[in-house]
Amino acid sequence: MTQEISIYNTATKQVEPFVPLAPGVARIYCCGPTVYHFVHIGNLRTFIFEDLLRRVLDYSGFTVNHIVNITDVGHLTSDADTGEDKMEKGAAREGKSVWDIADYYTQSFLKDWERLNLKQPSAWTKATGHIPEQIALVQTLEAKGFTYTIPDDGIYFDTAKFPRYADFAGLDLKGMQEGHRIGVTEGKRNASDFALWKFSPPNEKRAMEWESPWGIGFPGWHAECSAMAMKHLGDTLDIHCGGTDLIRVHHTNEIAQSECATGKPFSRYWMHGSWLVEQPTADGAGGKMSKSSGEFVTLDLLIEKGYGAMDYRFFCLSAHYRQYLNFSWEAMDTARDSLKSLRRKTDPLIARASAIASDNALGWQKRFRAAVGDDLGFPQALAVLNQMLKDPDLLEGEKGALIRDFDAVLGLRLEEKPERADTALPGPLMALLDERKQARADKNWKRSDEIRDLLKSKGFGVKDNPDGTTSWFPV
RNA sequence: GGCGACAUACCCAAGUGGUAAGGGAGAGCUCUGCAAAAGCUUUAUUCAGCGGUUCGAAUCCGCUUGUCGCCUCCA
Repeated sequence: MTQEISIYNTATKQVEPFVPLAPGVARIYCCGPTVYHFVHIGNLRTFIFEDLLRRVLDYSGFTVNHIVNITDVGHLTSDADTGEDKMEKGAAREGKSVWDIADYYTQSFLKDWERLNLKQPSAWTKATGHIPEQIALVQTLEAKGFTYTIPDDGIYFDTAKFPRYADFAGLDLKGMQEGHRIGVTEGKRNASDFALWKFSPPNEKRAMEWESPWGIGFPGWHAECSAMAMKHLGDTLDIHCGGTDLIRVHHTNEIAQSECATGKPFSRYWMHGSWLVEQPTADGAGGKMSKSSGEFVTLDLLIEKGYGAMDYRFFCLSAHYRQYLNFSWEAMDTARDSLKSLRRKTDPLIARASAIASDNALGWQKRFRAAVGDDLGFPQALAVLNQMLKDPDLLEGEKGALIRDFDAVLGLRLEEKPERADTALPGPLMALLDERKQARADKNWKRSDEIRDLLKSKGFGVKDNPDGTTSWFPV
């Protein structure tokens, strides 16, 4: 039994009810990272959006088949005409092999995935693990006459043979041709044509290259996603996700090659997450956070600065996935404080969780479901949570149960105890705490306050509870 | 050059035709030896600007300004 949800479909530019090909089953494919460097928190925002989609589908009763790919084959860099690709560039930068680079950054990525409480997909797929499938796709296209060869370059897809090519992204092909295209490839019939298979340069040994019917080479930019998605999910997927930048080129090309190969629609729905952006500053920095342009913020950096992975997840939850989200340290502080404050309210309630039984509680659940089911309305869902917590007519046990229910989708790990050192303070400091306790008993406020200041300078805050006990916390 | 998005309080950010959600921060009060924490209360006659449509607009239309994105690897 599934609950109806609506999602925005890039293909139709409107929010529509989600109706999968097979009732009750959602097959989704998400474009993952190219593992030539660390992923940054902007990339992570998209993965969080996809996780939210995944969780809403789970929560709504769908059986979800979720594939995420890892691109471990280099795509050419835009400004390099030497055949150097991103993976090789990364390898050169760090003096390692491309395979080591791929492995290292894949592990790093998976660690971030885990820390952000992103659900494991049904399967991870790697581009290098699907070379035969990609070759087969190109062969099919070749047999159907959609390709042509540029000598010493590669096999190209002729976009003129797919009349609907420009429809998906609403492209103005003429305008594009007159525009600022960079590095136009000699021999292409149309500016929008793209490589399906690239030949290795004759006198050069590439770090990653494979045998193919066309000789030694490597797959083109877009082949992997079509090949892997169709292998694992069938010719027609339910939802295909990615960042908005993928719409124009990557997804447009995926549609062209997939639909020409199978003659069937490639994906019923397309969803795209918007950017995490940085506000322009006086020194000119700002705009889209970009992996290829150098400086970027990683999850590790956030953690180094004292934020938790859940703080970042909460930050992303506070904005709708199709809106730009402005990143700033002040905004991170807000997110961290908000989550902390939320947990203060939810912790004691979760401990007393009973069941969702009353009409009132059911009503709150319904409101929450409606919010997340309406194109992932998480900012509203968070508002529902906060309002629910303030409802004086709701039993605490039910509040606890609702929090658990909501967090199955929010994924904020509200049920888990925050990791903190509840053990004793370092010996000498513990003695000071005891001394302060005595001082307070003696109403020696001066000494008591001195000790409090001293502990604070050592990094420990102290608070006296109404019941006479004293607790401490790191500051 | 082409195409497109966005502009809501101190900050983050919902709302997209019916009279401004929610959070954080701030302020006041309660509590407290004092703090801290917590609880309560409070914070936009107004949605970049100017016109228009309408009984009614932040929401629709037009123009202006500003910011950003895609067109080239990109989440």
